[in-house]
Amino acid sequence: MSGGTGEGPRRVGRPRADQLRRDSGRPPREDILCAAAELFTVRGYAATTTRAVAERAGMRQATMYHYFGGKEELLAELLESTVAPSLALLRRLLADTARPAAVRLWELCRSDVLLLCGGPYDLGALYLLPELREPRLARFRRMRGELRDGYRALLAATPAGAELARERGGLALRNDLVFGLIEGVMLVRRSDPGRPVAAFAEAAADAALRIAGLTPPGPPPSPPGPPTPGG
Amino acid sequence: MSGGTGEGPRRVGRPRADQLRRDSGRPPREDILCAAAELFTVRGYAATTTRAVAERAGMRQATMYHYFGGKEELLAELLESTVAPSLALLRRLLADTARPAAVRLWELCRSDVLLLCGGPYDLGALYLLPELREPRLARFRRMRGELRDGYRALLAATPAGAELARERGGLALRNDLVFGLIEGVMLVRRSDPGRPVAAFAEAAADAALRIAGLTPPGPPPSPPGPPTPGG
DNA sequence: ATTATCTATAGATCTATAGATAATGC
DNA sequence: ATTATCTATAGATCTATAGATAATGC
Repeated sequence: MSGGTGEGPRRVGRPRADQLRRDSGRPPREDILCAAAELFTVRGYAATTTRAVAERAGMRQATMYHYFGGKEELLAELLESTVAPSLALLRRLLADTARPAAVRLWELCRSDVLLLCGGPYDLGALYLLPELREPRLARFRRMRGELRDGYRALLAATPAGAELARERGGLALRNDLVFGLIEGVMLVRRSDPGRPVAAFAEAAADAALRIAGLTPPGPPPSPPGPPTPGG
Repeated sequence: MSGGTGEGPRRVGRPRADQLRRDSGRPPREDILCAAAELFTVRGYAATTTRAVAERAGMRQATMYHYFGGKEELLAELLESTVAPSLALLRRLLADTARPAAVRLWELCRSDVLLLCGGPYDLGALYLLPELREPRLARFRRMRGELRDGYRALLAATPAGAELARERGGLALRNDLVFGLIEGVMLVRRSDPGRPVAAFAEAAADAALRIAGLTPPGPPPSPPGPPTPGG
């Protein structure tokens, strides 16, 4: 029955100084990442101190170094945690040649918008940081490049993409515009954060397809028939 | 003949310590703003120190305070210098009711992209800074809001806009997507900075119109006839 | 006298490390 | 013994001000 309802501090190691803060239930490492996510996205990376991150995670500044080597490591981990699921979905979609490429592109866009704006912390804002060029983030940038290439492959497989490829650089430019809209979706979201995310993600995916020169498919390929009630 | 070819330091005040640096010809105030523009856009605002700005402008850190109250003042001035010409163009376009709204919207988009990416310093990157929420920048945000409203007014006056307005919030959402693409155009530009700006600006304006649900007009409303040579 | 700059610095940070401490585990 | 945390702090900043200095202008 030990380790039950989470009341007594049954943990190894010196207790925390700030006992008022109640246990989040998550391991400290995740607490730190969450704190960093919030502070980096709203205050910006450079403006956030290691002290601010640690205190928000409920520990003293120095304790953070037990888990992470520094701020850069936090940023790298947050960024990679955002691209990784996107890359996973991309690979599935690239293999799924049964469905039209336009539909798959739409789904990728929608999913990415949800990843960037759907969580509690609007991680998409991290994509706008000027610190993205830091050498420590090379791995993230490589992953992001792979994702962009995936967007291009899907775009190229659409009817509009075939047309674009006839002009030198036409496909790459159009794809950068599509990809840029999705990466910068935080800017759109900021202007009215109250909008429901699900509908917003679909609208953004629609917009991406329109940029591409395609007509947006709409979420379920709804069969013709009587209108569903409550729509 | 005094003040001629710019050789001797004929200026009032103590001479600068760093005499190696040759005179830019601009007044020191502008030198500081240029330095700030470069550093803020590439390193980020929070990561740039007053010392870095001053030294790049060819003076010692303390001297900067003779011209500006601090970093925030620099950022505010840079941002406002970017929106101001855009607002001026907007007012002209709103009055120009003879031409179709879609054409005017396209022109506004193209001009904004040039403002944000056309200069030597890619000021568009400043639009992505998380520090935009700082209270000192309230005036800039108000100007930006006015610009966004102008976008919406133009969009509403197009055929697609009339259709969008029939759904609750439809026009605002679509307009935010258009405006967001333009504001975030730096993200697109970053992925291939080598592209010629003029063509890039037109492609971005095209994309904005496609998001809006319109067909891009193309730069000059070219009259029907034989194809122009060298196109 | 006026001006633009300089040097010097107080005060307030912020990062990263060293070493102590207070738990549990065995 | 091991672990997670703490306290304390050295060293390196960074901002903003005070006051000196070296030009031109009158």
